[in-house]
Amino acid sequence: MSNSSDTKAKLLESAGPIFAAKGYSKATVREICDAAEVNLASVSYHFGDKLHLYIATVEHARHWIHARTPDQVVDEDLPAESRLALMIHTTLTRFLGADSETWHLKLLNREILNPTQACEKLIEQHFGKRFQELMDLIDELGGPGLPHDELERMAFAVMAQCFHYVIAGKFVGLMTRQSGTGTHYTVEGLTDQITRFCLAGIIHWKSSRFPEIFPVPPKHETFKNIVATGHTIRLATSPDPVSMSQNSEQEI
Amino acid sequence: MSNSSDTKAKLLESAGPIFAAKGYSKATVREICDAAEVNLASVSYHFGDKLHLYIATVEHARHWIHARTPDQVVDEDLPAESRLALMIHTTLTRFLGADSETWHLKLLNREILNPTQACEKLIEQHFGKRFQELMDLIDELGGPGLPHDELERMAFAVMAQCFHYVIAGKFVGLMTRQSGTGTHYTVEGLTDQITRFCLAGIIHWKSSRFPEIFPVPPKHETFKNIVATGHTIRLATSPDPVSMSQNSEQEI
DNA sequence: ATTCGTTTCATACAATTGTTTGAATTGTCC
DNA sequence: GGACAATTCAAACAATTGTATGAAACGAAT
Repeated sequence: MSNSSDTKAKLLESAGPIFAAKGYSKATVREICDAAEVNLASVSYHFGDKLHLYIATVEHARHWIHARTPDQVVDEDLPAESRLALMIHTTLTRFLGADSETWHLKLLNREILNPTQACEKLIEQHFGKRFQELMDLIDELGGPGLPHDELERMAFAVMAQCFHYVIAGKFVGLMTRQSGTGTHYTVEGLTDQITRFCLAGIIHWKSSRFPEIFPVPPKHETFKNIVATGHTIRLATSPDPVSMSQNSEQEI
Repeated sequence: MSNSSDTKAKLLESAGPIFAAKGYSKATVREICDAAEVNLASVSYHFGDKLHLYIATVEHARHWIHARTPDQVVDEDLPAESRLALMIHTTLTRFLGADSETWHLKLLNREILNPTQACEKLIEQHFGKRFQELMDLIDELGGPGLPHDELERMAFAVMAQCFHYVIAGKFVGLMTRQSGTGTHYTVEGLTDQITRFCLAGIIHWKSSRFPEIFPVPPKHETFKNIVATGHTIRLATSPDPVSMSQNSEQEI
C-alpha cells in the first residue's frame, strides 16, 4: 500500500484537464490512465467507475479554486461604485483571467452551463452568497426599497454581461472578427465598460419606467402574434442528476 | 427511385430533434434511422456519413426558422426606445418563446455556444445584420459619435442579457429556486426589465465616466496580483471546423 | 522469512457505434 | 415485359469504450 493515495492523486490531476477539455462522455478512461501513467483498472479500483471519478474531480477543482482565490473581503469604506467595480473585476478575472486557462475553471464553467449535483454545492457554498452581496450592493446604489424580483434581475443583468464573454466567447470572437476589435478585449476594459453600463442602469433604474415604451402597439401581424403568447419561460428547478450520462444539452 | 427524397426528408426531420436534444456525438445513427423508420445504411447512402447529415440538418433548421419568423421590419416612425424594446422582445421571443422548444432553435443555440462552419453562415446571413442595427440604434440613443468599440460592447451588453436566460437558464433556475421567482420569468417581464436597464445604461453612458472608480487602489494583496496580470482575453478567431468530432467544449 | 491484505498489471469481455457490403427490391425507360 | 439504374435492406465488420478478471508484485506486520 505504498503509493495508494499516490495513484489516486495522479488520477485526479490527470482526469481534471481531460474532463475540462473534452467533457465527461468524450473523455475516455484509457487516455486518463495513460496521462496519469497508471493502469487502466485503477479507476475501477480507486473510484468504482468513471462517473465517481468525475464527481471526485469536480470536488477537487472546487477545493483548488477556493484555495487559490479566496473570497475577497471588500473594504466597506470604499464607495459603492468602487465595490461594484471590484466585484465585477473579480468575477471577470476569475472567468477570463490567467486562471481561466486552468482546467479547474473550465470544469466549473461546464457546471454552470450544464449543472450536475456538484453545481448545487457550488451555489450553496459560493454563488449564493456572492449573489446576495451583489443584490445588496444594487439595492444600496439604486434603492433603497426596490422589489426583490427587480433586484434579482438586475443582479442577473450584471452577471449576464460577465458570463457572456465566457460562455459565448467563441461567438463573440466570430462576431468581432471583421471589426478587428475582438483581440483587444481585456479584463480591465470590460470591467470599465460593464461597470459603467450597469451603474447607469442601476442608478437611473427608478426613473426609467416608461410605460409607453412597452408593450408597443402591435402594428405588425407577426409581432401581435408573438405578444399574444405570453409564454412563460421554463427554467430548471433542479439539476439533472445524471445530465452527463443521458440527454445532456450543451455538447455537440 | 420512388421515394428517394422521401427518405432524405424523413432523415432530416428525425435527425433534427435528436441532434438538438443530445448533440452530435451522443446522437447515434441507429436511433435516428429508427426514428425515421428507414434503414441504417440510408445515412451513408444519402449523406455520405453522419457529419454531413448533421450539417444538412443545421441548414434545414435555419431555413425553417427564417421561414417561420422572418426578420421584422421595424417602423422607422417609432421612437428609438420602442424600437429597442421591439428588438429585445423579438430576440427574447425567438430564444425563450414558444418556438424555443422546437428542435430548430435548440440546434441554433448549440451553434451559438459552440460554433461550427454552419455558424459562420448564420452570422453572415442574420446575426451580423441584426447586430449592426442594434449598434445603430444604440448610437442614436446614446450618441451620436460614440466610438465603435464602445458601441460594440454596449450591443453585447444588450445581447448578453437576452442570451443569459437561454444559455445559463439551468443555472438561473437553480439560483432562483429558493426565492421562488424563477417560475415567474416571462418574455414580457424580461423585455421590460432588460429594455429599461439597457436604456438607462445607454442614455447615461456618456456621463458615466468615473475615472476614480476603477482601477481601485489595490488594498488587498490578492487583488493587486490580479490587476497586475493585465491578461488579454482570448476569443475565437475562426470557428473550429470539426469542433463536433474532436475536443469540443460545452459537452459534459 | 513468511504471511496476508493491498495495489498494480496485462488481458479479456461485452456493449455500442459508424460504416461497409452484397444481395434483394423497386421504379423507370425502352 | 425486360433491362438497367437507383434504392432499400439485413447482416456483418472494425474500432472504441467501460468494466471485470485473475495473476503478479508489493509492503508491512508477525
